[in-house]
Amino acid sequence: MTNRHTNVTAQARFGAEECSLKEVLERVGDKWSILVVAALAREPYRFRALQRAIEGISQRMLTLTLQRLERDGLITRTVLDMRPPRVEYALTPTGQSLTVPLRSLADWAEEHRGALAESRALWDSKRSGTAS
Amino acid sequence: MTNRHTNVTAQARFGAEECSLKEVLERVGDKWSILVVAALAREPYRFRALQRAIEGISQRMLTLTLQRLERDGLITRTVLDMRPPRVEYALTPTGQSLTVPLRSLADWAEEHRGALAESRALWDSKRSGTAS
DNA sequence: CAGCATCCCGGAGGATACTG
DNA sequence: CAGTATCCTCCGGGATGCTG
Repeated sequence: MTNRHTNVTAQARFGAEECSLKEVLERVGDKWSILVVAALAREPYRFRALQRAIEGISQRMLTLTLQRLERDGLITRTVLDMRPPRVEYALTPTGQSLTVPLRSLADWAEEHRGALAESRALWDSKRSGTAS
Repeated sequence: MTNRHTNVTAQARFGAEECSLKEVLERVGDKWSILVVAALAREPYRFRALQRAIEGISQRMLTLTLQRLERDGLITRTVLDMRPPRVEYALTPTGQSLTVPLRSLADWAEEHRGALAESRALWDSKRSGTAS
């Protein structure tokens, strides 16, 4: 376990975490999970409301995503028995804590979306202008 | 544009960003992209070295991922012409900036991986113990 | 409303072989 | 070494229909 490169600067220092990062990404790293957590970060939602809030998610994917998140202890599922039946989903403390790094990601996204689009456009134009 | 719920606390405030978040997630939100960026956050890598560093990535996916990241202006591709040929990949400033939110995500992953596994195990055991 | 079961398709992504 | 091209598989995920 001798570290191979000592030029580890402040912003770097990914390393051993990388594997756990990979691990966790395979669980909550998909688009729908993140969007569900982001939605629930605002307020608890019922099933249908959540589906409407998320825009583009299918009923199937919402069900699956919610089940996984509940399984991972990130959200709670509460059945209010009444007619018609209502089920509320909310973040657990762990789920709450995830919203913090998610926020920085969202901020980054907000800040750099323009740059990405620009770079992409540039790259694409270079591509088509291959000749001459 | 009257906001529907005024109980917006500090940690919440996802909202309009959500769409840009979704957008960006579709670009750099996949496992391989994140792992590549994390790797390059340590130091520049050559193609093969990167493939060895990442563990589990196929040659094809590495190529594709690198191309997309370059297209999005997150990494640079530098061809050193020598024999045998060497190509170095490194983060651009924008790419560097992504490592910041990535770090908080990695930290979160590190901190909560145990909790996730635990919750999952619990949930699973409940499942098998459906009866009684 | 909340949710499961089915069918089905497109594309993500691995394995392999070839090139400069 | 650093890729490109091809083939093939698997499963993410949409559409639809049925239950409680």
